[in-house]
Amino acid sequence: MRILVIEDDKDVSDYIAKGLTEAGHVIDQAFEGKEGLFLATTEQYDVLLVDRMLPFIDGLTIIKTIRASEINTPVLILSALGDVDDRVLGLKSGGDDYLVKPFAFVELQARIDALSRRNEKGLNEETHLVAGDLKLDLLARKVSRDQQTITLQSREFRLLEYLMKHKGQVVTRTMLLENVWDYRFDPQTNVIDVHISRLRNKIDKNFQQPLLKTIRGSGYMIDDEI
Amino acid sequence: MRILVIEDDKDVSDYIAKGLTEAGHVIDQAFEGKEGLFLATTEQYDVLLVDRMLPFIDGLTIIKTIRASEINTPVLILSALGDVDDRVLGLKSGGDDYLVKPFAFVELQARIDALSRRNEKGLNEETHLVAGDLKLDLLARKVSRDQQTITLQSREFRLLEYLMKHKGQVVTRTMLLENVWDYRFDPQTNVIDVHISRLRNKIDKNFQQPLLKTIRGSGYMIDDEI
DNA sequence: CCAAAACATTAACTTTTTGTAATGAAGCTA
DNA sequence: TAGCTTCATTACAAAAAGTTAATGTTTTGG
Repeated sequence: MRILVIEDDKDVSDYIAKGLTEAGHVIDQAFEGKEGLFLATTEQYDVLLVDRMLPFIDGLTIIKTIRASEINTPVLILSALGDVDDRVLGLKSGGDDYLVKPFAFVELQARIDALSRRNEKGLNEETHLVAGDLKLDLLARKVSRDQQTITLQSREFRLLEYLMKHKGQVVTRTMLLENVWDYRFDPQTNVIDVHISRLRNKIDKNFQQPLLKTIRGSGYMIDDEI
Repeated sequence: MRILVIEDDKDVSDYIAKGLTEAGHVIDQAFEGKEGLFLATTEQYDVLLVDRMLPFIDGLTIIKTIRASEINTPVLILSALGDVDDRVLGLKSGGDDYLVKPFAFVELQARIDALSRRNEKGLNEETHLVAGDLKLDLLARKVSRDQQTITLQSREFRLLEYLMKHKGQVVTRTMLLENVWDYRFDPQTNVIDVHISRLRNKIDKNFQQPLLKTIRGSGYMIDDEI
């Protein structure tokens, strides 16, 4: 499990990181708010552990911000402030659980497990596809890259959808003809090439990193690795 | 929100029920384990509040049992046992959160909100709309009535989607212009009439019961009642 | 029961989307 | 590096979808 720890007290953070690493998780650490917010929005985590009081941006603001950008990763708030009002405020800001410092490590672990267990259930039915900063909402039929909305034609959308569902795998022309065009034969034309070109124009042009790659001799691939 | 409270102390149970009812929720109460388990497995709830120590079947056993039968309703454990070990055991048994008695009512409310908020994301995102034997799959963009597949154009699909999302309610022309055509003005034409006509041809013609009804003077309505 | 209003249908027209074919660029192999 | 193959781009043509407008039908109130 990938976990991000946003905590400014290095001793506490390292203690948590050490314990969770031993429990088999992969831990990223951020020691102040800005870095934490950056990591939380750009990387994919299963759980976020957020300290309330942080330099630059406080914990609750981080939570509100990531929730506003539709990131629903479960958040466990860690805090020395243990009053009822503090806990309620934390939960209302979008936190999923609240653990008061000092805490027992076993409880932290149990709460992390409870949070991630819950998260699995919901996300199963994939309605959003993501590759890098390119996002595809299957329900709303909307595509965006780096905040910008992109409008695709329906065939372009189906093409991209298929490629995204096979992210990181080569997709052959035959696969595309069968699954996007419903052809069971080779139309002897360059339909695919044309649509790939149009798609590139919309999703890759004007952007730094190209996501739609050509695999010479095989086909195409959507890939967010470099 | 529908909430089940499984708690043997009638005073505590009533206190919770009263408060949550005032907050606009619908509450069922069970005063011992067997009844609680029965209700939890046969009815649909958004959240379960479970006391740990109950007559006949204890709280943790209830949780384990419902989890085993693949009921993933979020569970908030209420208990007088507040040791770390007790809390950890509760969470490990399948609880999603643990609140130690006595507790502040605002905190109970905040934790219930946090739990249900999480649950909503995954499950409530409706991907299928149904009216009578007419089915609409938002993800696959497919429409069928009584086994038969129906192909709709994209505007027809959006029109039907909007009508289905407001099943049983009158949808005015203005609503359709704004939400299906994105017009903020009256185009002074009969675009809507034409598309309604085409839609009827596809979804109602050849079928016994008409689903798309005209509400003279107001608009249209998808309605599966007779 | 008649006429006005509201709605339905049809066909022609416009725009958008998709596909074809020609041309050009980039890789690969000998 | 020449020549072949594979892929990319462009302009154009065809098809599909969406819109308008004219005409027909139903409903409702006097």
